[in-house]
Amino acid sequence: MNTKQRIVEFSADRLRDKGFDGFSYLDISKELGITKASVHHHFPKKEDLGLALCDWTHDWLMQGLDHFDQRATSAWNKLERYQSAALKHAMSEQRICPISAFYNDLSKLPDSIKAKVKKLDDLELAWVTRAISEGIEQGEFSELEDPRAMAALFIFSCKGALYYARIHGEALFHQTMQQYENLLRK
Amino acid sequence: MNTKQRIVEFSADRLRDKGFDGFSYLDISKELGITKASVHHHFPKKEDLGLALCDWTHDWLMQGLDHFDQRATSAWNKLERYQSAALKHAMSEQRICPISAFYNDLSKLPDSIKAKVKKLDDLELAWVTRAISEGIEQGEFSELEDPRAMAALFIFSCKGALYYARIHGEALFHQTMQQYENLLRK
DNA sequence: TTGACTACCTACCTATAGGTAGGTAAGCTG
DNA sequence: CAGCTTACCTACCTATAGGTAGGTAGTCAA
Repeated sequence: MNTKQRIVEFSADRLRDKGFDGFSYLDISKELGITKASVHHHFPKKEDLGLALCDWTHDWLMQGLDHFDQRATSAWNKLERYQSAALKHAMSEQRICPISAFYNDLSKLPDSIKAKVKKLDDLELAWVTRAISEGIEQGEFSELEDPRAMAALFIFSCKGALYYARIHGEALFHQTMQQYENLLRK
Repeated sequence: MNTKQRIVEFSADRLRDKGFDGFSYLDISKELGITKASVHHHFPKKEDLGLALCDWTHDWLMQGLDHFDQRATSAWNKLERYQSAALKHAMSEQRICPISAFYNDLSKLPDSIKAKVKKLDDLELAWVTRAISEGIEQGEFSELEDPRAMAALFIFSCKGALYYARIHGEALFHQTMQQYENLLRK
């Protein structure tokens, strides 16, 4: 792995731990054993690094979602896999989802990054919407007027519950997602 | 209003705009026309200010929820008022909820503040749970095994949808909350 | 073999963060 | 009127942020 890739990998890690403003070029340089100026060589402005992190997140997300698609045994099982990956990510690895990480510093981010974050959201929402529509078609879930709104409800609940889990513990996460499943299946 | 109160009011404003790490003692001093050292006189450490902001949030929250309780015409109307207050807060005033604001910097916060944030969450969740239980008792909502999980679903969806609204616009917020209402009433 | 390119370096910049030491001027209290 | 408290001040500290200028050593292609 070359230096540029290592910078992105380490930054992606910090991003999911402390947000985009929560790590610095100095942190990166210390970790990689190079100087701050060298990090600037690869990513002149932090905005450049931010954009690279959006691309990293895009790949990370697509890889995860493809994986769920390939292995899932049912529509609900897709969402279940998404959930438990998120939970593992949050609880064992103490990370938040990289998209949410960008939201933490939203008001300080340049528009170029906001635009990419928006696309990531759209990608994720489209995937969940597809999984839900599939489940409805196959009679696994109850009929719904607005599968996209139901998908948004899923994403918000899942991410919100993970935020809470960091302070309140896992129990509420499981209860909330169980409640969601009941509603989806009716 | 004395200086100490003005510091808290201004900080509460900034907190909801840029998060706890998103404003500095210098910002406060400029706004109030005093020196940074004077701000330190009232709140020696930023942690002290953070704790004061938790108390401010507690009052702000209680006042809002009491208001909804007093004026609401039904259980759903309570949640509806909560929602539209949140939406107005986010869209016209460009603010996020102060509790969520603390979550943005969670990993950098001292434990004393985390503990207070937890209590604020509990307060909010208890209020929504009460509103939902009431609605069930009165036959306004469908029967549910776990009103608390349903309340968590409400809060997460509402806050998540507001986060998204800052980038994606209001439409998804309304669709999501409409979907939630349908599920709650069944 | 020369010149461009890449990947690093040292050394520096300005701005800002949170925080502290010590002084002053006003007001309240015994 | 002495002494304490309150509310401010100037002046300073260390650490860190993002960023830049300019140099060097190696690779690679014409």
